[in-house]
Amino acid sequence: MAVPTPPWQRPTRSVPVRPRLTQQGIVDQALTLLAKEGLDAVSMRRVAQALGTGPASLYAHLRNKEELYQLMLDQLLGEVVVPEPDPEFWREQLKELIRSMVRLMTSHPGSAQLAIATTVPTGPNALRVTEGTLAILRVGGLSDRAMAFAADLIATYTSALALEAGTWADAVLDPAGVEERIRQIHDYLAVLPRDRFPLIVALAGSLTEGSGEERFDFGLDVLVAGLERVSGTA
Amino acid sequence: MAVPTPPWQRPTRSVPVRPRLTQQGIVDQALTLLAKEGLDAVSMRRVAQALGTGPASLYAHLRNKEELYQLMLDQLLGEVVVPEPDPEFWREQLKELIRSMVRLMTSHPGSAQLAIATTVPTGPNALRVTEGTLAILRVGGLSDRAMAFAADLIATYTSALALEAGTWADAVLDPAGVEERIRQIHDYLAVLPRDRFPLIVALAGSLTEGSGEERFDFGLDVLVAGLERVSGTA
DNA sequence: CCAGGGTTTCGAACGGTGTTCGGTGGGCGA
DNA sequence: TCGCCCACCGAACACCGTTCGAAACCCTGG
Repeated sequence: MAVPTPPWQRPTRSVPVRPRLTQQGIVDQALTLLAKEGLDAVSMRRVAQALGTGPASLYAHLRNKEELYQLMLDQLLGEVVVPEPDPEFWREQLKELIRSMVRLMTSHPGSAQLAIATTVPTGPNALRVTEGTLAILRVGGLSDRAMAFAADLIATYTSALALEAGTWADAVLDPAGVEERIRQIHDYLAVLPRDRFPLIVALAGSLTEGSGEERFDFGLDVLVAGLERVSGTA
Repeated sequence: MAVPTPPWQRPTRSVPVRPRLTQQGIVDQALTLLAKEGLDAVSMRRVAQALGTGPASLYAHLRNKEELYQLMLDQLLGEVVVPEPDPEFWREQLKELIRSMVRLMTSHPGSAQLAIATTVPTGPNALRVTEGTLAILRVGGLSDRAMAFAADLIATYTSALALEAGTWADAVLDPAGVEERIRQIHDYLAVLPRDRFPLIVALAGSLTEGSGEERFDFGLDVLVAGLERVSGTA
């Protein structure tokens, strides 16, 4: 170990360079870790290690891991821009908002799990996005109750979409591998007993083909069309 | 079989009664554990313990925990009954199918997380449900491609709905506690700065009120109406 | 300028997790 | 009956989130 510091030498500041721990600093480090190695790597130990300290040190700035997750999610949501609602284009605006959120989440592997794992987000940015969503829905002509329910629905739906998209991107991180896996599933479906699963066998192609983009747009169309239909209801 | 054990010799068979470990037995035990204590309790150790053995013993019957989850999910899906498709009532049938799946999941705390956590389910019961869904969608007049995409969408959507419903039921398991928590959120939303979050403040009531049932039915209506609208598309 | 006190830091530990390894023992085919 | 095979399981590895208590630090009041 280190030689004891001589008395005449000013006590060398034990850890001179590293700035004091900050909640912001912890969250930043956690997010870089998330971007680099996925959600599994974001453990209290790993984050602390990346900051050059031990896990116990984090608990002065965070109540627990759940709080860290909430803060990470809200920081990510800060990147989402919410448009000024335009009554003529509310459908496109809503789709674009959802699209950008899903894009954000899929570009940060594991953040979808984070969004799902976290309980009702009440951070400043989550509120901002919610407010923006409500504004778009209002110019879309939805009733108050429908707006509220729809906002909830959209949040859930968005996380689910991102999570599903992330399932593929996250596990493999290798386009060729994904393609291979999809081909495997297709072949498996196509070879099932035709008498018990006639539709699956017949639609094996459609079930597995189509980029994520297409399926995703389909989901958006269904959502928006459905909202428009029931706009007065509830 | 062998010579009867002499009366003076105490029963040698170390654990005579317990049947040999079976994949089915393990899954059953895991499901009872899930029902009783939630998903967090379903660890390899706890399951093994409940079977009177150690965690290592399970790995002779399961590749890993992920496989256990898949098997549990598929076993649960066995309870879902898929109706004979009726062209006149396909909307109601679809809603009822989704409703029963979500009911199933919410009645088994944590199984929604299980459905989300699991990658594309390909167990026999999952296939059966998928086949049934496709059949209903077909009599609903959807194109092949739309059927395929919609089936995917419904699976995602269902898990998301169940997960959301489960977020409340799972964490607390105490109705009074949930109500209290909802009231807290309502009060928090109502007291936000009105200039930055006018809609949230105004709709604080609608955002937090309404039983899960109502919000859920709203989501179903949106989904089915949307599907009907885009039935020819894609 | 110094003392005191609150805050921050952090090594160590507790009780959990999934999974692997290597040995053992019992049932079954030859 | 022998020998093999494989389910079984104790032990261990490398993690995890969180808590405790003592040390180190900084700011404030005197």
